[in-house]
Amino acid sequence: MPFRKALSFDSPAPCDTCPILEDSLCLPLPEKQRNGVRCMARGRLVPQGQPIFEEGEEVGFFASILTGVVKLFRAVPGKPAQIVTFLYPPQFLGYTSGDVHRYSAAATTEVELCIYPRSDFHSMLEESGGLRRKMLEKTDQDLELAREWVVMLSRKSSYQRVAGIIAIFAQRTQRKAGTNLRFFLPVSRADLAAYLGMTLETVSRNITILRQKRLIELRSTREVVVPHIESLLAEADMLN
Amino acid sequence: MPFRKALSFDSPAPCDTCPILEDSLCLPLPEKQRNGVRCMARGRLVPQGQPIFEEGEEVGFFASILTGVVKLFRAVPGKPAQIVTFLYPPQFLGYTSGDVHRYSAAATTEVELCIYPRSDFHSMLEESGGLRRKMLEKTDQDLELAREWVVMLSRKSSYQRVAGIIAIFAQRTQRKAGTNLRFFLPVSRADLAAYLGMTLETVSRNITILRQKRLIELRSTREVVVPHIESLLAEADMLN
DNA sequence: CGAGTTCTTGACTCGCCTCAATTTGAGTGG
DNA sequence: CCACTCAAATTGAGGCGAGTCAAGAACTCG
Repeated sequence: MPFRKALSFDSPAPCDTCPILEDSLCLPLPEKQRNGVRCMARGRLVPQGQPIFEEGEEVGFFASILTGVVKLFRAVPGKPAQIVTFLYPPQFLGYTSGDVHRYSAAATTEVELCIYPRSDFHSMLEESGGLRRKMLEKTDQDLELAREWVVMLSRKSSYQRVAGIIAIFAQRTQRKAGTNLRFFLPVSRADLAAYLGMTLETVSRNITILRQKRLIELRSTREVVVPHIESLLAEADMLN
Repeated sequence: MPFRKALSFDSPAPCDTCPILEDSLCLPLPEKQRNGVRCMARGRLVPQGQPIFEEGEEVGFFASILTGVVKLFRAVPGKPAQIVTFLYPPQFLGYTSGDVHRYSAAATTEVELCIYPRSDFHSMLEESGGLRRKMLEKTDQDLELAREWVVMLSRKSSYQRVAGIIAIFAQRTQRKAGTNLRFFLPVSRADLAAYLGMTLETVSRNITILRQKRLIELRSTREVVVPHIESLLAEADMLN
């Protein structure tokens, strides 16, 4: 796969092996336009930790996430940055109606992107009603998530938030249905703290408590086993 | 105005006197479809405090807000509800891609709505690309607001949040540009607290502090004068 | 003018942050 | 493979901001 090797330069979009085809932006397009997208799209591999775009920067491109996890965050003067969301495949990255990015984005794991130059994407959006429908759907989901997070941040204790985020990651990385999930945390404690709106120390303490209560096990600092996801969700008051 | 008198029953949409025409959903529609909307839309007057729809309820209609202020909130077991956003004209209310409302909505002031039955609106959305563009734009704005609020809630002190929300209300209700804004708070202290994610007492205390610092004046509990909006914004760390 | 609601103020408590010290883990070179 | 180094994570002690509980003041409406 030549795509995998291209670290600094973009390659042709890897449409033949697209990992998110079922839920991609391309699928709703008619054949002709899909080929148009194929032409304008580029593949890009972003190493772990690397920035993708910065808050305040002019919007140059949008992107679909093919693999990996991206964090979207806002710097806050005098305080640690606030992570606003973690984005997984097949989510869309960087869309704004404005000209300027309101948040910074960076790769928390190695990330594969499918890049669309801004102007190309906008004219595509003008032409295709199906694309617009898809974008509306995705934006609506993001809105729902952001509002969930507002509730999470202001009405839950630090313990509940930590329990909750681990349960969320567990479910997202879930291989098969059923209990006893084992997965790899794609983010550091510092990133968890920045997402949960608390300090790294408090995250750590609560993880310890969860471990003592046997609600989670740690194989290593990043490798988590959740013996019973419902218990964990209950702890976070997230059943229903 | 017959519309104003209709409290319990819906009236024909008051399109001739539509207060939000410039930024309405109707404007982007071609003449023919606009008449279609006229047919399906109904006016509704909701008294202060009345619910508009409830979380968990099946989505029956969407609505544009013509006048007044609506709160969108989520009940949290064992705690006060969390208000997720306040909606002003010409914002759109209740849109979800799902079948069920995820939040409750209620009128914080008397509210005039323009109601669209769900199925009619959906088929309209299928037909009109312009409408879809408008909806995408609005949803994107809402997303932006929700994410702003995530940052507000998790990175600002209670004092900053109170200063910030008053500044926001001041700017929104602003008659004319310039300093020395005077306006009417459209919400109770309890609603402020539910929005800011804190207690009513803490809201009150911080208002007192702002008053002592001469950053605001209270003519009555709900009538606020902001002598110098920039100072207030600075206090909330919201300049730039 | 009273009765109920809404708002303010006070005293006390507790959860989370701060600062600081270890401990663990990952990467490097001998 | 092990010692060394640096970053990441855990653990501890102490302080402060915001919550809780409770009283009193100020509005609103009949």
